[in-house]
Amino acid sequence: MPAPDITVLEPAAQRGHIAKRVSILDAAANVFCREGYGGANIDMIAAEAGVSRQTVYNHHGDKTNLFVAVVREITERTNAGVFATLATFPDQPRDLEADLIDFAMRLNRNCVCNRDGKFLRKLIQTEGERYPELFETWRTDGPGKTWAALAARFARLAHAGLLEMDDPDVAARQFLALINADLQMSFVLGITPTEEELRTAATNAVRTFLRAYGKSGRQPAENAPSPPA
Amino acid sequence: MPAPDITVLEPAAQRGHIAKRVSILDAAANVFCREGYGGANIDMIAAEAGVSRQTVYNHHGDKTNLFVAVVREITERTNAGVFATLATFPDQPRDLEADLIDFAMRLNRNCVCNRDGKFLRKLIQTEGERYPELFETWRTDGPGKTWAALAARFARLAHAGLLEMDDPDVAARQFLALINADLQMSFVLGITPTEEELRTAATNAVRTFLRAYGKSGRQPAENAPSPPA
DNA sequence: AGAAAATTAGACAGCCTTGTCTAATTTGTC
DNA sequence: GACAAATTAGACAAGGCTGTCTAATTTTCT
Repeated sequence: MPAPDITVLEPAAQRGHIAKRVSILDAAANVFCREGYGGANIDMIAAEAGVSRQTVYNHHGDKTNLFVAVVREITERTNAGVFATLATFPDQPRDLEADLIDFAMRLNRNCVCNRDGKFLRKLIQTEGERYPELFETWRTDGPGKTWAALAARFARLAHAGLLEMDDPDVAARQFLALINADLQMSFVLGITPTEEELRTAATNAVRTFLRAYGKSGRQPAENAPSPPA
Repeated sequence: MPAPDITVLEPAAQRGHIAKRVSILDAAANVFCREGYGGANIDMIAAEAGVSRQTVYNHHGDKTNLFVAVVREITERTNAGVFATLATFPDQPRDLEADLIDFAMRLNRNCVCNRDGKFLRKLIQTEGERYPELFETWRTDGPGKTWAALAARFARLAHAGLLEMDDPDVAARQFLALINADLQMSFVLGITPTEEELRTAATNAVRTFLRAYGKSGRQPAENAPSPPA
């Protein structure tokens, strides 16, 4: 009874109810992610949620339903996170390189390297072909719009004379590919990169990106004792 | 007593025997790739191999064994393929851009977009954490050596004055990341890219790579009506 | 306190899968 | 053709998982 409000809007005994609901969803996400759909079983999920098996069925019907609910939730949360991060893009950069590096770090840290990112990578890889409709909203609302939005930001920077590029869509995809280049091995091993690895990866990526698309002539090469100008 | 050989080198009635063996391995690879380890069952594999279930057990013992055999075979084949392709790197390029584009296409076509590449991506994603030792030989003999070998080639080109880079290892990883940038969506959807998509992806990647690392000043931008020199 | 709703443990049937076994059949060699 | 090995279909037990059901218990609201 944490909130004995007077004009109760909430149905009734739903405080602990929804607590259990999210607990189940959360546990299910972990187990599905760890074991895959086929390898996951309801008892594991119930145990990890601290709930009886029957309660799982009460809340979500059957296994397929539960899986769909998990995918939907994580998809929505991930897409929201991506766009929140996209909103921090340096539209009016003070130091373009530094600002892009920070942006790249935020993108990797908040959207790619967290639990949800890992889950989606894995699930889409394993079940994406079998249940394409399941991930359709992810596909259209996620990468599709992400690329377009990022491309628009780059186009604006180019229009402002800070970048020079032919096709902003290609540049956006390449930016995303570059910021993950150094993290591939971590992804494969399931390791969460340290903050330092994140910074190194972002720095390498942005330097190369700016060497290719920066306006101010070729950068003097990352940290090398390059020839004088 | 499987070999009552006199002077026989080949065990005996092994002609059709080994035929079935590879047939089983091949079918198992397909089924494991499609269904994952947990979702695959021996009957599917036997049916797809055109063989009775018992024969599968005769050849490979149990399911785990079969899986290990499949992973080992595909790992070896893939690593061999990667190094064969790596051997076609343009060490003495006539037209650096064109030659790198062709090389990138070969890499993608022969190592990344084929069935084995797809299988490994999927399997490593799903089972890599659970059975790390299974993919250890892949990890050490595959990406580890690939990156080093590619980095060495780039370093040689840089030494020859054709490229300008600070860290060849970073450049190698970025090259591999870039040539896949445009294919991410196909990977997710499980689609095999067309030859034309392959060429576009390789062209975009190599042009950006050379804008960043090419020696001959900044390239005039992909296919844009850029300002005159 | 008392009533209504939610939760729990446990049992249960039905289904699928693995791995073994057997008896009949095919294949390949001498 | 005869013999040995491999293969086959089918049955089979053991075990796991899903989803349902029930009766007892706890939680929550009035």
